[in-house]
Amino acid sequence: MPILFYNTLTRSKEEFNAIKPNEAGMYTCGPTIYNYAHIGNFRAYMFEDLVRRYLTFRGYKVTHIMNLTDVEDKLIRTCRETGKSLKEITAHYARAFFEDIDTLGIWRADAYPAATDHIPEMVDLIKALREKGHTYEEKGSIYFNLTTFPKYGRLSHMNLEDLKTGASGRVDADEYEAEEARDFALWKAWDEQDGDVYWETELGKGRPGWHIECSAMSMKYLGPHFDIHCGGIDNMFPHHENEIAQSCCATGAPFVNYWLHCAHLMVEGRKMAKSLGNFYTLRDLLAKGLDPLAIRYTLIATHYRQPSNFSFDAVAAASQALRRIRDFRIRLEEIHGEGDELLQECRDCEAEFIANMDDDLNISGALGAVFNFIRDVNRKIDDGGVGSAGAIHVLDLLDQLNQVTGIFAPPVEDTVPREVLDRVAARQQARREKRFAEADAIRDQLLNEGWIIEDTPDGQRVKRV
RNA sequence: GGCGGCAUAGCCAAGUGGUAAGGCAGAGGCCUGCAAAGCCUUUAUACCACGGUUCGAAUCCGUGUGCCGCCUCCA
Repeated sequence: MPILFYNTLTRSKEEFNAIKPNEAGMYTCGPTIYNYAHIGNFRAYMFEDLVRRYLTFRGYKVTHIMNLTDVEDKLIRTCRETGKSLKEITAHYARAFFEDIDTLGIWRADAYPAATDHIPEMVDLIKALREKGHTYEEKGSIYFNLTTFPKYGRLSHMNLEDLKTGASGRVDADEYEAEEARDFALWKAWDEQDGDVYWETELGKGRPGWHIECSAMSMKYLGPHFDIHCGGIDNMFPHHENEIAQSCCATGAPFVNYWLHCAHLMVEGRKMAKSLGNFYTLRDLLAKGLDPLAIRYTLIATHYRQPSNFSFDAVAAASQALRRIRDFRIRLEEIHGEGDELLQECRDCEAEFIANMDDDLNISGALGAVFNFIRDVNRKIDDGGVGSAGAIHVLDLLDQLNQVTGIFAPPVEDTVPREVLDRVAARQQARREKRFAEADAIRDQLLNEGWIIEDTPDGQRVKRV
C-alpha cells in the first residue's frame, strides 16, 4: 500500500515515491529565534514531526533538516531595542526552542542549520543567480527579478498581475527599492538601522534576505532536488514560492517533489492574537498547570490540513483519554498465565492504523482504530480470556504506535512510597475485618494526597490521580 | 479587490455519493461492602442555510451566511 500525501503543488493526494528508494529527504521551515515560539508554531512542528516519524515507521530512512532563522528584521529591531547582540538573543531563544520541543516530545531534526552560519553558501547562490541574469541591483541591494521565472506562482496559484496591482493598495511600490513591488530581496545592503549586524562579502556590506537561507541550506544538506518540504500554510506565499524561484533558477534542477502545508491553529474558536488574550506560548500553558503530553495529544489529534481548535476543554479531554490509555497499559501489565494471544486483533489494529495514516496522515481515523481496539481488548480481559502472551503483544503494538504518535505510552508512576503502601495495607486489613468506614477514610485521605486505590480480584492497585 | 481554506452532537473530531468512526462530558445498567477501573445500553430522523444534480448527498454543483488564512520576512 502506498503512502498518499496531499501535495500543495498539484492540490491533490499523490502517491509518495521517494527519489532514492526507502530514503526521504525532508526540509521544514523552523523558527525565527527572536522570541518564545507559540502553540501555533508547535502545531506545525508537531505535524512535521509526525510526517518524519510516520515515514520512519514505514521503513524510510529520513533525513530531516530544520533551519533556524537567526538574522532578520524583527531580530535586528530587538537588538536595537534591547541593546543586546544578535548572538545573545538568538542563543537564548534557540535554547528555549529546544527545551520546548523536548517537552512536547518532538524528535530532534538531524540538523538545525542557522542562517548566520551559512553566509558563504548564500553568497554563492546569489552569485549564481546573478550570473544567470535573474537579479538586479538597486542601492547596493540585490533583488530577484520575477519576470525571469515564468513558473512563479505555481505553488500558491497567485498570478503576477494580481500581485502587481495590489487592489487594496496595501502593496505600495514606493516603499520598495525594487523595480517591481513583488520582487524580493536576496541581499540587503547595510543601513544604519542594522547597527553591527552585517557581513562584508563579495556582494558588499549587508545581510541576506530571508528566503535565500532556505534555498542555500536545503541544497547544502539535502542536495538540489529532494523529497519533501513542509511548513505552515502561511509560508506558502511568498516564502516557499520564492524558494522555488531561487532554487530552480540557480541549479536548473527540479527542487522539491512534495510540498506539505499545515493549517492554522485557533484558540477557543478564535484566531490566536495577543489582543484577544488567547495567545499562548508553551511556557504559558505549562504555567497554567497543563500536562505537556495532553497538549501534545491535542495538537496532534486533528488532521494537519484542518484548522484545529485548541481549547482548554480539549486539553482536559485529552488528559482523560491519556488516562484511559495509561490504565489500559497498567491492566495489561498485571496479566499472568495462559490465554488468548490476541494476534489477530493486534494485526487488525495495526493494519487499520496504517491504512488511515497512509491516507495523507489521517491521524483521527488512526486513533479511532486504536481506541476501538482498546475497548475490544478490555472486553476480552473482563471475560478473563487474555493470557500474558496476549498482553505482551498488545503492549508491543502500543509501543510501536507510540513511535509514531508519542501518546500511547503515558508515564506510569511506578514508585509508590513505602508509607503509602503501608496505609493501603492497613486499609485492606480494615476491609477484611469489615471496618468499612475506617477503610474508606484511609482511601479518601490517600485520594486527597493524589493516590487512587482500586480493588481488583488480585489485590490493590495504587495509581497517581 | 485577487487567491485559498473551513462550517458534523454539550466540547474535540473522522467520514468526500449508499444511509453518521473515535475521544471527552452526560444518563441508565452490570461488577463492587461502597468506590475506582472496565464492560453494556443510551446521547446528531441527521451533518450552517436555501436551491439544484442523482434511484440515493454530510459527501457533487450553485447561491447565501459565518469564521479563518495569504496577497508587507506571522506556523
